[in-house]
Amino acid sequence: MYQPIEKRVREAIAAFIRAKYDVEINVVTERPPKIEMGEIASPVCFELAKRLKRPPRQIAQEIAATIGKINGVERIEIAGAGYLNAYLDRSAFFRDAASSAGREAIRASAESPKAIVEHTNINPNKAAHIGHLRNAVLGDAFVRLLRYTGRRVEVQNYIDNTGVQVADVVLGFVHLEKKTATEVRALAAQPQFDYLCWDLYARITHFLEEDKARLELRGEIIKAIEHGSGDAAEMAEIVSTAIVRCHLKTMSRLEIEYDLLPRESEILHLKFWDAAFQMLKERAAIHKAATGKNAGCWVMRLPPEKDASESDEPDDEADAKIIVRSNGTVTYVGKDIAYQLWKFGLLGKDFYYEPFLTYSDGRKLWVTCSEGGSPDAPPFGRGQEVFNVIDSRQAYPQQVVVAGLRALGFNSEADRSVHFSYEMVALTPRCAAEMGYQLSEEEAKKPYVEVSGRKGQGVKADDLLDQLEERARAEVDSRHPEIPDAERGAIGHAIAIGSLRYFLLKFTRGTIIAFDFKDALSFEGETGPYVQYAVVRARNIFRKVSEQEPQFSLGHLAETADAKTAQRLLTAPEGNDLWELLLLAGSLGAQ
RNA sequence: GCGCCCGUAGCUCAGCUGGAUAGAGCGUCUGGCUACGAACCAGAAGGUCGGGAGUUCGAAUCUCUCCGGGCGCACCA
Repeated sequence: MYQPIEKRVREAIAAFIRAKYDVEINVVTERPPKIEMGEIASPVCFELAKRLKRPPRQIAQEIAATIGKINGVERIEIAGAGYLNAYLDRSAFFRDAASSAGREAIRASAESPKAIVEHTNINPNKAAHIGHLRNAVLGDAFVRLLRYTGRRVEVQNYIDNTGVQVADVVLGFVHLEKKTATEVRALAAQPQFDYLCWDLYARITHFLEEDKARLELRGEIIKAIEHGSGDAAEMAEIVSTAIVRCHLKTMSRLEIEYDLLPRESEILHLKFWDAAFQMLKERAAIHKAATGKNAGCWVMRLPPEKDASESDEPDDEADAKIIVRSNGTVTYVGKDIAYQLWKFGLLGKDFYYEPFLTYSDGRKLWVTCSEGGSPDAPPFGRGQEVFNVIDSRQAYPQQVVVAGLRALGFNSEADRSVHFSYEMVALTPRCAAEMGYQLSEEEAKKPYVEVSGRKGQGVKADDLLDQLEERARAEVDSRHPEIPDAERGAIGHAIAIGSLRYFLLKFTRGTIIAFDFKDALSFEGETGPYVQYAVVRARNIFRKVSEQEPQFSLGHLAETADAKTAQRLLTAPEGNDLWELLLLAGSLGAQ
């Protein structure tokens, strides 16, 4: 509601200035500090004063006096040293806002361009922790915003089921636990298998660090997994799939769903990399280093950031990123380039797909497979824009991926590849101590300590959710003992996830969240439950009105209320509070 | 060494492409539950926006520099 009027004001002022002063100028607008100063303000006359060499206030006076009627704007006044302040027509705004209330969301059409959002991407070898939650909640909130504005969105959750992390847990089962594949299968069917792996992963990490020679054992496991046969390979499949199901269950508690699980194993089996490698070689995007420390590797040079100094040989080598190792194997960045090409439909290859599960709302989640697949699979990939929700530590490899697209000549796709970056979640030393983690003296002095799956150091997602649900449930129980048990549970659950999601979103992406139970578990002040509480109370007011006037609705009110009444209720000074609330509500789209 | 991020009230954080007296929450202090749900509300105290210089009519915001902190810069993923 607000946004279109703001745009009209900007355009009207710009057009007026163009006509009267023959000056092309970018008109900026803002909200004045106080409602008494109007709803839309522009400091454009200050800039104009410079160009015309005349006092800004004088120019503002001329514009305000002669610009004429702007739709939705009641009047324009001058203020301060030369601000133009626009006052909106309050009752007209009310009419429009009330009649469009709740109908701002635009439904995506099947033809609208598709955005691909990749998020969550947790290594399937242990339970999800608070850091993973920030990724998933940020990604899911972004997906919801895109959908709200009418965008078609495909949500992908990439599964790295062949990496060292899974191999390490397999190694743990083989060497520390002496389990067979059959036994692991039985364990994987038990609840909290992800917790079991969490501990085992920490133990095996410690085991490997104690004696570097033990890394050979890991090498054997990796080889066996790659070979695709034997107990180790079977275990890797059992572990990764079971953990993925655990993660999906955790995310379902937060109402986070996905469309597709692309798996690394298929990227390997279907030789995505070979296709990408071919393209990169043909277009000379990468070259084989003949000498130097990278001898024998295929490397990619990042476009030089600096301007002049080019022909520095040593610099060249330092800036080069290894894509294929001298032993012929591809690095994960290489695989990422192939994956990114596939997302844009540029690879010339596709996965096969089969259903993985059906969500309670009927939506289907698909997973990639190497052969066969379901004929009912929707068309995946071929995105118009790609957003990768990945923490800021991966900024460099993400740049390499984009540079790869560019080197292949896919400049517009490179421009539409967005690293949706955010800072990590860390623990305050106090929080780490509360959880019983042993910190080194050095760590204890730091402002925060990193969450580490490797060390088994972190707040597990399900534990946090359990605590939140328990606390919320206790509050509901004490307030509403009369409500049936199941309903109290549902309310407690809604409050818990609202609280968690709000907590993870209230920080800007560039802020490291130093996690603390006190703040995360709070239901007071600037929290999710505050917002929920406000909504519930507001709805109850409308419900009570409806009890007295069954035919009541906002839209109906907007149509029937006479302009005079609305004007009277919304007129300053008594109506300012109500007006500001209405203005805020009407700014939803712009927000 | 190079690159990215951060430094704003006692604490945790917002401050959009530079714009009018720098804002919240928590904590502290004063009030308010037989009124519409007190997970709340009304109010108070609390800030040389890390330091310095520059650009500008105007800087928390842009530039440079210094200080303090974090993260990257693997033939790991």
